[in-house]
Amino acid sequence: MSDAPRPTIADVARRAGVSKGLVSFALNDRPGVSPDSRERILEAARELGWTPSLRGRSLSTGRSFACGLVIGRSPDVIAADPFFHSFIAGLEDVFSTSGQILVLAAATPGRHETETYRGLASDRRVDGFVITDLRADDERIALVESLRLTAVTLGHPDIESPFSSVSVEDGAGIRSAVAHLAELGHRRIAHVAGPQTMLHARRRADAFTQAAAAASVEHVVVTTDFSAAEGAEATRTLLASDEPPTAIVYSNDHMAMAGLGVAQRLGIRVPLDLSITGFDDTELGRHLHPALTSVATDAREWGTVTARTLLDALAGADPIHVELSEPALIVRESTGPAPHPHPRGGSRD
Amino acid sequence: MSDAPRPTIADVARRAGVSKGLVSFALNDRPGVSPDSRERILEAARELGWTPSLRGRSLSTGRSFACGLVIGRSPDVIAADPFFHSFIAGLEDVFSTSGQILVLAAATPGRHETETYRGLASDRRVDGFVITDLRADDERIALVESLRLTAVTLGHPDIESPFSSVSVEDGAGIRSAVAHLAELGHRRIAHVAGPQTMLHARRRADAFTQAAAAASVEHVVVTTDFSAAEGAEATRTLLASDEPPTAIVYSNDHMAMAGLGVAQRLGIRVPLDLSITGFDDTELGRHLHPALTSVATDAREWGTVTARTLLDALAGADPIHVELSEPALIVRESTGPAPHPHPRGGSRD
DNA sequence: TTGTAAGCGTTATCAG
DNA sequence: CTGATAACGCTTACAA
Repeated sequence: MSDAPRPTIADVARRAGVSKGLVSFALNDRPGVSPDSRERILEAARELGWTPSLRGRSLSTGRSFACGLVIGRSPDVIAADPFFHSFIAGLEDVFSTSGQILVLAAATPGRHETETYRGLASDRRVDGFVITDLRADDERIALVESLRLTAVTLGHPDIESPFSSVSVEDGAGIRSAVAHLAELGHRRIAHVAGPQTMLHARRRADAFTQAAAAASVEHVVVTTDFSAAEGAEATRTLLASDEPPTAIVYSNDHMAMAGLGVAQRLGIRVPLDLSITGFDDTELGRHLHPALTSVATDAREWGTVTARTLLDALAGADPIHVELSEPALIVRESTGPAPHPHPRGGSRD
Repeated sequence: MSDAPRPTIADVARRAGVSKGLVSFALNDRPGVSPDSRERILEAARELGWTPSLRGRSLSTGRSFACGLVIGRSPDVIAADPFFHSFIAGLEDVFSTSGQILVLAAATPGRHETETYRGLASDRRVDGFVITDLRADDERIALVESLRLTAVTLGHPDIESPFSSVSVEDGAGIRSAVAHLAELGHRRIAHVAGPQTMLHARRRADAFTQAAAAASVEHVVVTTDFSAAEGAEATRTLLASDEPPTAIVYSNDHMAMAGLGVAQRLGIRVPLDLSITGFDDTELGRHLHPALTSVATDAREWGTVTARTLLDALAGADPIHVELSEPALIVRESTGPAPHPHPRGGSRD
């Protein structure tokens, strides 16, 4: 209850009968401390309940013991994305046991993404960054490099990068979805893609196009901003076309669920008249009717591996490129055999 | 490109021909600096591109210029909750323009919630906390107090608290939902509630019970953990009962959407046979079929007000209790007139 | 193996 | 109004 000032390294040194310097050495277990002294020092520290001051340490070492995650997407779009929470939990799994903390910054109306990076760096608030939602020709890589900090990117950049990366081959997930649908007899499949400025959205779209072409299936790609609203809109457009697809591969679960709503509204039965697949395998998707067939990635593992990789980079390790296990297609109820061609359209040409 | 060390306050002082102390005074615009000197000092700082070192400042003032948000819920439950992203965006709206940062910590399998608070505090990594998901008899209040830090709670605690709070009267939202349903002729309404250890979940449940009783409507409450899975399970139980409700008020949108899935699966038409309401007004709910009637709160505004309140508290303001504007019921398609009593059940007693 | 002393970049104190 | 000087709590040469 008393406002006793916390003990400092000097208190420990005095109590152990050694110098401050030696306490520091003992603490960071560096060579050159006799077992005897080390024991006495640790003992004294324990008795005093001393923990080294991060601030003192920070000032003298020039490190922050913190990593930054800047969220650039608009909060309205991101609010719906369950990926982040699981990913962040994964980061924390590692950071929390390594004395690191996670600084979360969001670009706001009054502050652009790059300013956010600059601010965190110029205040020396972080030692490194996690770069998510990699974009084509992503300026953040050169930015972080110029800031003399390190980073780990989620996915391989499409440009030269000095940083480690941790990737998931989500193209494989899309390919399984297309293969699954082709096997069910679908000959006209659409893809509702995310923004093509985002590398992973583009990679999924490319994988879709290639897989569909390889399976000799007619295909279309519609681009969206990943939101439920645009997912719904894209679905309406597709279903209203002259030759509507019999299956739609969505680039995330939210758009797939919104698409399901659109289909139901039009009286189109899923999966009888239309098959749909999602991406992310969200909990909610499993409880809709029909339950959503979706590509499952392990966001939490992605987080732990990313954190470890960043810590290694901070410790001076050479850049590495980690490839996580391939995402798996979880088949549920929203995909089924292609409908017979008779009932709808098609007699026009 | 050269590794020039960044300028320090001493450099600025030298260049301006004054002492370090005066530079500090000028910077923090404190009285006792002649306009002339101040101008010279700011000029010198600008020329040198000097920014005060947060670390030096931190060591000397004992402040961190950071606030912490500890997430205690399991990531699997929270991953689905869109509230957090919008709320965090709101916090950032304010923090980003106040030189504060947000430290996000998650309780992990290896580290309990209280240890997380303790760790952040003992490392002096934050000056204050945002306490979310307030629980009955919440230990975190005494904890933060004993840590000699400040905090802002989301909602009023049910115990004595020295901290400011920012609340939304979500009971009002639930009451509108019940009133809306009663007006539509529903005489048997259920509530799928969140964990009753969480104050806001309990408040919603209480509001439900009172409103239903006041409207002389039969009512039941089923408790869940807020997840889609338990929301679905609760719905199955309710619909399988001898006297199933004709309307269900869910404590969040995710459970409502899962409940909708369950109803559809059972061939129960919404809103013809069953009306449902959600809470949060998520984007996705708007795109389902039927579009979800839901209670809308402004999470982002909650964030900005919370951040401002916390900043005030850090500046030494007396605790205040802010009440945000009442949430509004957004009526969409998932609620409709109560079904006629004939078709289902009811002829048994 | 250990002690000494000089930083790290602020803010605070207190005579001028 | 000014300007030394001393904290703040640590790390790290350099000496001993």
